[in-house]
Amino acid sequence: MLDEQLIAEAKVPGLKPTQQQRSRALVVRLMNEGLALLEEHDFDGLSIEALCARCETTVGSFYARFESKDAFVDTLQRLVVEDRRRELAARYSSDRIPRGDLAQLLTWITKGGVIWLKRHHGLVRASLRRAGSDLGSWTPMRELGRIQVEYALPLIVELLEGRPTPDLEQRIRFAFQIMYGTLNNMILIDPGPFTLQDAATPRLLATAMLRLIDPTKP
Amino acid sequence: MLDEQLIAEAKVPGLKPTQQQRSRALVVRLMNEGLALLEEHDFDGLSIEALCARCETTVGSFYARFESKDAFVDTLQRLVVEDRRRELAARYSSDRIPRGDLAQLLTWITKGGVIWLKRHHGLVRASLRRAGSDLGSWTPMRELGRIQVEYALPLIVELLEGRPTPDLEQRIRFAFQIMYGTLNNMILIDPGPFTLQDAATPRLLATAMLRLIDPTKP
DNA sequence: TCAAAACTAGAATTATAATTCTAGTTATAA
DNA sequence: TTATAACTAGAATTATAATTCTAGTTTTGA
Repeated sequence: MLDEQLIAEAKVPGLKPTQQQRSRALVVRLMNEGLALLEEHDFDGLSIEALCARCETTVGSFYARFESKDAFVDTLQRLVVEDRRRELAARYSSDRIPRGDLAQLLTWITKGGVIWLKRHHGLVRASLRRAGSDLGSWTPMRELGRIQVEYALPLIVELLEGRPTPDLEQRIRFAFQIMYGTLNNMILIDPGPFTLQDAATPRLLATAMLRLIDPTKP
Repeated sequence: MLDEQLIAEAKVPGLKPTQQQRSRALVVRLMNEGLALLEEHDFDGLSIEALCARCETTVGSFYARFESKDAFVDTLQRLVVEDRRRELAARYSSDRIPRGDLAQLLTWITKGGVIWLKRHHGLVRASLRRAGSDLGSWTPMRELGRIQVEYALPLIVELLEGRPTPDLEQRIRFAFQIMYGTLNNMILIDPGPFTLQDAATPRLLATAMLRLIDPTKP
């Protein structure tokens, strides 16, 4: 659920500034209903008329706030990304990071990723699709991936105790690339045999990552 | 390059039967130029007018052959899939399959996959995007994945010599899911750090798969 | 209280491309 | 050779949704 505060703080271009409470409330409704609609339709299928109907408003009001449909979805993406950015910051500075062993740390990471993706299934899928034509539109999501790797990489290296060789770092980065790839693919085409819903998914992903990073582990 | 013979053999619904040589030649041109155009544009961006201009024909002729733009891309996909199906059949019945050890076999698989994907980059990306809205449109590609796993799985099990446990099979299938996911993600958003062009990509993928399947290997 | 600014409503407009239609042109086969 | 079917050309049509526009309505601040 995106709220007024987040929207105010993450000032996004393409969202025209509001002066009155009623329009701030409208933006909140549009954002959340937009997110909901993206669970069913993708970017093209998301109709502004339909969105406005669900928000009990009209296209006139919509365009009083947003440049365009593109700007609307960009805004949505920016907010969700900003939300996740904060979540990651909190997560990686909490004292609940499993520092016991690498297997636990990686399972914690994959589980967290799966949970977030399930929550934002619709928007992520729409972003993936849009990325096919407009590569730039994936940039904020890519950034999110980068951030998580920056947080996790030192933790992983530390757990391994060995010297951080370029080769190790390469394997760690590729492990994350595998994780994101596998999860994105589930979101987009759900190829099976494992889905985002399967409890085995984060476990298997963590295992694959663990063994790629540290071959000595079972 | 798709040729007349393949088109004749893989009879596709949505492609109206041809009676004359000139229209068979036209279909060949449309298919190959379509494939070329999909390297630059995706499904929506592919304009029928533009395609016809490149083929030195007109939309009238196009619609004499194809139901619709959808049918056109479906046909393209069917042909490429049929082509790959044959390629896989040949590949897996050749005597050049590396049967020495699992690492070699997996590298052979990942390299083959990367080469094919590079060749059909455009169509695969378009199919991935289309899949976001119409899940059915990925079905033929999914089938290709299934086929490859059916071919490879027994070979892998054989190399491991142990009893084929359900757990082993699960890990093998997940290894392939990882491979397809990582590669599809490269095609769609090219997240880095590794790309389809990097020589390290098939190698790292094979390593990840190997270690997931057989933890005793380095 | 009241004028100006901000906002909302929703019909009308616009843009874009796919698709259709009809009049020619070319190939086929009796 | 010629009637017919197959095909091609490309202008006109259609469909769909985003976007604009203008006339009300509500909020704000003096």
